[in-house]
Amino acid sequence: MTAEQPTARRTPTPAPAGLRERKKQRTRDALLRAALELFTTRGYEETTVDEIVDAVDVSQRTFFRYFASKEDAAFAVQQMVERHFVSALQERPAHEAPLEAMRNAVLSAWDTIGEAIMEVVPIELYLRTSQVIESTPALLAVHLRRSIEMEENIARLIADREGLDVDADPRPRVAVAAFSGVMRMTGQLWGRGEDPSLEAIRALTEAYLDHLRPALAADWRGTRA
Amino acid sequence: MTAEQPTARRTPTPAPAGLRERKKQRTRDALLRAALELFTTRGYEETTVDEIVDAVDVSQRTFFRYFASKEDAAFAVQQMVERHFVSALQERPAHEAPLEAMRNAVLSAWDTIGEAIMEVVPIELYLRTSQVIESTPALLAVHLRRSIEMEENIARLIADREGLDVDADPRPRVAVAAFSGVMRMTGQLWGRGEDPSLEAIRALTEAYLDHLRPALAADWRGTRA
DNA sequence: GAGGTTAGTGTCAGTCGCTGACACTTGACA
DNA sequence: TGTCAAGTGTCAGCGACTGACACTAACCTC
Repeated sequence: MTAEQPTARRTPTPAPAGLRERKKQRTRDALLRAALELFTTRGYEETTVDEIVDAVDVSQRTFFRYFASKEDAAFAVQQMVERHFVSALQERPAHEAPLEAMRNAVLSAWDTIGEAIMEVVPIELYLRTSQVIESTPALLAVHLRRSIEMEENIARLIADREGLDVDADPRPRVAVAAFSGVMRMTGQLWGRGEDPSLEAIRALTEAYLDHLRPALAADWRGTRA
Repeated sequence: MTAEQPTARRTPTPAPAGLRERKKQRTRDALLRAALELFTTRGYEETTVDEIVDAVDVSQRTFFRYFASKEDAAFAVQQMVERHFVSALQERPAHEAPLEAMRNAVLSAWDTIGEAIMEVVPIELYLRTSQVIESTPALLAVHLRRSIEMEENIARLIADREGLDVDADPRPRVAVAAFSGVMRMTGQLWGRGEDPSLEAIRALTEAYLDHLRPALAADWRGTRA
């Protein structure tokens, strides 16, 4: 192992091979769970890394071997979700139009990610975490930066699919911007809403994405949502 | 003085009254200049607060009495610009349409802010600072959060002007979002461009804002930019 | 199954951002 | 001129994070 992202999980789904690997997974998961649990109860700023490691009974140094920073832990699940989405997008057939491909990718991602998340943390903890992110200035800032980085990546991916140059043709970036605007919105709605289930966010995603194109129409009159 | 923003300048333009006040202004300005100078040469992360205070020959404690954080210093000039814009916007006559008012506010702000900035730092240092902000992840994150906060404030201001409810009517937020998207873009272009003058950014602003409405038209064909 | 290799962990010491408490200095003002 | 208060320095300490190094335990080989 030379230069690996501290946050990277090495085994996407298959059960880890060796005992060593399984132990690593366990400590990482335990740290993550403890961190999110504390963030969502005590608050992010009020939680010290020492409290996290005490709950798991490892040294502080170990925490920073798994997570590049305290912030990094807060975004670990989000990062999983993003990875799922990206690989789902890459697997969409070439004939699908950009928006169609992105839409299908999120929906199929939500279908498969459930178990992947729950292996690590209960989804309800993931929901509470996103609330913490939205309401903690330092985390919100990082979240926004991560979002635009993500947008840029996806725009390039879409441009590749369509054989376009992101810098010459504005359409990939525009389409992705509109799409991820809606995504961000449904994420917020889910966080504020009553239903913490995965079906709920999937349904929200579907419903709001269906409204994207009509909402961009020239004339809103005479039509009903 | 009970609860004042660490970054607030108490005297907008008129020369400070007492000697004490003038001294304060001098140390603050010196700290800010030293900080930005170091950020733009060495880099933000590579600059320690101790290096800044050593350059001005004050204690570290004093730095944190003027600036809430190291980040805060990086955004001090930007904050000045924003304040100028907001008060310019508040002074726009009521009959101007939202976009018109915002447009006129930026342009008049750029006209008056020059001297205000240069009293403190050379504009060219301000330009270099915005490059540092764009290229430093931690600062970019804060910049984005500040931007959406600013958008929200302006949207409320516009809604007030028009006698609307921001939460009921989406138009204020949409208009502001579009406007500040263009603002952010011209800011980046100015930072990357050749001409570090205020006239340059003023002209950029004017030119790109002129394109906002046509760019949103349904049909781009048959017309030339 | 002993023995060497190596990955993962703990310990320690140190840096940097930031804060509260308190004492000192120096403009301000009666 | 003396009093008051604002501004500053000093000090001690917390919390996030890092490098160095020693130790332990899975792993692999013979």
